[in-house]
Amino acid sequence: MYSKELLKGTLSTIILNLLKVNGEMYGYEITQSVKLKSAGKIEIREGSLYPALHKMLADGLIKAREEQAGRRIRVYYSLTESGINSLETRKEELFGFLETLIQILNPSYPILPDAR
Amino acid sequence: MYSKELLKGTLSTIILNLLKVNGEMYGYEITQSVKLKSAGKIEIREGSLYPALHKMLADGLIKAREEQAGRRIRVYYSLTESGINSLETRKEELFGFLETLIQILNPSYPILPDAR
DNA sequence: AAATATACATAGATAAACGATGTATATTAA
DNA sequence: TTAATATACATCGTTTATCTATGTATATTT
Repeated sequence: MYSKELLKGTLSTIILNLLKVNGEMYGYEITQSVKLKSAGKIEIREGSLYPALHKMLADGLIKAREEQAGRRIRVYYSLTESGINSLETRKEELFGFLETLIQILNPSYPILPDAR
Repeated sequence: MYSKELLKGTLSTIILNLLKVNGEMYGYEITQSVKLKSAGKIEIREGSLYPALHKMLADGLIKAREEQAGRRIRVYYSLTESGINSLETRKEELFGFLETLIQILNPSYPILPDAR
């Protein structure tokens, strides 16, 4: 597991990107997806995930739909128009930052291509 | 300027790396160096820098040497043995995280080489 | 002479992610 | 069958990194 500090500032971007790729996901599914895709090296805690989802919902970046799964309720989230735009902006900023960071830390590293 | 949240978790690593590359630097010099190398896109605030330096000093990662510059005092910092090791560990963790992050955000991106 | 740059410092604010805790249903293992 | 674990949601308070604001003082440029 990586230091939790590294995740700061990128968690919402990760969530938005997953929603874009998969169209619709529920909370628990997001945590499992990140865990799987990162080979266990990034784990989004529920104490981080749900507040983040609620904030993005309040900010109009995502929308929610409740679905009955057996006797339990699942809340499916998907991107709004605003969320799609926000994701693009965030990814551009993030990749720009990473490019700069890598340049400072190790100038011999190859530069990342544009976020597209 | 990038979101300050993105810098969280990487600031100390940036400082340690600069000290390794340049051998010895004073605080103000570090802020200017980062500003220059990042083309103004990353600016370390003095309210972030000095507490970070003081913490790393207390943690034994860096050592300090005061030098009189005219009538003013400059505090030059350099890495300790512990700091050299810490930097290597941090860089490995950081580049590992970045690799995972990029993979999650955009699997088509090229993978970064090992941090060496 | 005034404005800006250099050079240090610290106290309090902000905000993101987390740990702990709680509730409840579903599934797997003992 | 029952105990343990996994699924699925939620919230409160804690932690901690960075920043804003503020302060002091010297040096340089306008």
